[in-house]
Amino acid sequence: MSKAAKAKSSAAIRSTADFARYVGLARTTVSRVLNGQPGLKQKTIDQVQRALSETGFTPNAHALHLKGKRTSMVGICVEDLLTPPAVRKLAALQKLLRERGLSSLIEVFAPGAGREVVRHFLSMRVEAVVFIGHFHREEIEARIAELIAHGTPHLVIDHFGLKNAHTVSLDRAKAMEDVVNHLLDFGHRTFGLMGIARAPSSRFDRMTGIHAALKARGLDFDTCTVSLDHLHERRNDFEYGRRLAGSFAQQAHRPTALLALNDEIAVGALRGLHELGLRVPRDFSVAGFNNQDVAAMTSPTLTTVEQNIATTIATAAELLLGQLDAPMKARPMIKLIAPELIVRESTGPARVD
Amino acid sequence: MSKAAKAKSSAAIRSTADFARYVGLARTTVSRVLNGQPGLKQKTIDQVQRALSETGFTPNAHALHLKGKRTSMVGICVEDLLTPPAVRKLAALQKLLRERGLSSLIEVFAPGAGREVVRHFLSMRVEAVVFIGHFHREEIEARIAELIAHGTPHLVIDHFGLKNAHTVSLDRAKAMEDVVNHLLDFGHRTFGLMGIARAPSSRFDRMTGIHAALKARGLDFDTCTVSLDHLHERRNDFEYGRRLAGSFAQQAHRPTALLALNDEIAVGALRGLHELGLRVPRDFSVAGFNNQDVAAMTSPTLTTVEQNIATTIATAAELLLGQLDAPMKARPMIKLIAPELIVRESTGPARVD
DNA sequence: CTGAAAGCGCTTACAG
DNA sequence: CTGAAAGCGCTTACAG
Repeated sequence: MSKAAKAKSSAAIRSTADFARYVGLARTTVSRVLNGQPGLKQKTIDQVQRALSETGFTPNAHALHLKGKRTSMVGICVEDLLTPPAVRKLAALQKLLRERGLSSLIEVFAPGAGREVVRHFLSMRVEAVVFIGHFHREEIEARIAELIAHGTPHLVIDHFGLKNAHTVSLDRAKAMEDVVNHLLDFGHRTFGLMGIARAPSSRFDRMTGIHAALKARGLDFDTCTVSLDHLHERRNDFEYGRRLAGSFAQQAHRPTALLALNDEIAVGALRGLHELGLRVPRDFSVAGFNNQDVAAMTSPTLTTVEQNIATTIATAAELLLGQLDAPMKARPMIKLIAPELIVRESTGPARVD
Repeated sequence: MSKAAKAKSSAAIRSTADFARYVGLARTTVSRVLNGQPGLKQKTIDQVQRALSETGFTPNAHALHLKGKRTSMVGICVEDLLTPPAVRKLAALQKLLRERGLSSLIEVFAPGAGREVVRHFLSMRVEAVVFIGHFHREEIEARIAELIAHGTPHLVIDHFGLKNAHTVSLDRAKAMEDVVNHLLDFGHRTFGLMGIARAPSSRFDRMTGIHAALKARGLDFDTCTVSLDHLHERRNDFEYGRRLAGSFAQQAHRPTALLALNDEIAVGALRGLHELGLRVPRDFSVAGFNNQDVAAMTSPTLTTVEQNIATTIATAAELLLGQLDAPMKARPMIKLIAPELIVRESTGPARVD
């Protein structure tokens, strides 16, 4: 075959059969070179290698899998609204998996679409499924039951308290306990809740921690906390924090400290209070959550909670990889990650009205 | 078979053969029900459906593909350092693709690892490959050449000026022209560059726009711009902006306006200037880029540039989907997206020293 | 209306 | 050292 003819035909090479024909050897031989098996003439190897770089041929991964090769894929479900910490977890997890030779199939787990997502993962024969974030409880529990029935390992990152789920989660109760204790030490006794749901959803969620901290000092939860959830549509972003802070400022008996669900709400609160001519921490103390980079850049800088995402993801990867090798554990594994309070300028002594 | 025996055997069902045996029908028949083909007895259909929900069986997607079904997968390469705008583009693109029945295989295109990533995509027989961000020029051009040779459609989002690449990109030159004109109108004549490389890399990058705006008023670029890139390691984050602003403030002939590569640097600059007791925009005007949510929450709020990500991604999806249907276009398609200047409080009249 | 056979792109015994 | 045949899990002509 002339060089030109070869170059021309290379575009049509889609299978080892085509490729073997191009090289002029049997498929078996080509396959052996591709898989680096021993006992081949050097000349044969060179021949195949050259053809490989000439054509850029890549064996079909789907056919390889059919012949028994592992798919080396992990399915990752993320929440519909991708928050910055969720993105960091996703990126960190994918990096760790990639280092172990696993690639990630990432899908958004939108409410109601969970079944389809997991079935897609199963049809792709992923080796495990990871959920990152908080989901509709019943839906995700049904998915996990499905995965267990299939014998496909799973792991939940963040959403704590799901039935039969292997879980890695920040100890959010401990985090809020630390935040509230820090503020109690400053003399605060009334706390405005910003974006934090009043009903505790699990043994380690934020509300549990707030309760515990207050109770330990003999304080009554209902007396000490204020919620204005009814005033604004809950959006958990900067603008929501800005508006909500304004509403807290206009209360007759306004709290002295504001506890925000995340840094966005807290930074929005700083802005909202600033617009009203109020000073932080003189008039209000404000605490955020997640320790995003912006928290060190606001004026005043923001007291917040570090999630230790690297630890979370390292733990998650370990649990996940352990499941791939070993037979499935019947008992769900639960790991809590310790948070870290980062004290900055936005919290200080309670004002005396 | 007893119900118990059935339940027990369902765990081992991995193929249509197993499943057909479980139902008690031929594989052909089962396949027909699974694919909703006409001409089947209702009783047969019901039988299969029931078994389907009993076992949760999912056909192997890899085998389906081997039989000629499209993979319906798109490979997406993102930059190593995932910036917030890149995340938004990624999420928006995945959403649009999913609505069209396409799933996304996402990989980080780390320097030096590009070849491996693209080969993985090709082995998975993705229908197209998308690159989001800015990459090492030679490496990505080699990958694009490889994709073209394979007849696999591609699209580059952001990185402008790559050889033979179908590209959708913000018109960054126009964006900076708008920013500089806005500041020139305020009387500014000296501009500090924060994270913006001095050497223009393409016909539509930022430096080109800065040049154009100055030239249109008969101003000399070298006289009007100051770069302190040598003083700090370039990190493009908040802290980098904070330090760099401090350095600009301490210059003998300090500029009156600061142009930042992104909002992080700009917000960091606001903080850095605040720490030195300088006021914005009285002492310095500061302009960001990307219009992230935080830009409306700083004090002062930040003048910046909106990327119109929704338009970018809608355009990208259109170009991409067009390539899937039609035969490959020889001429690269280039689309520029118009930016939008968002004027807020951080820019104002130039101080007079 | 249902089933046995061929074939997609690979690899791995098994022959030569 | 190299090649022809079987088989992974599916679907689609082709028979019955």
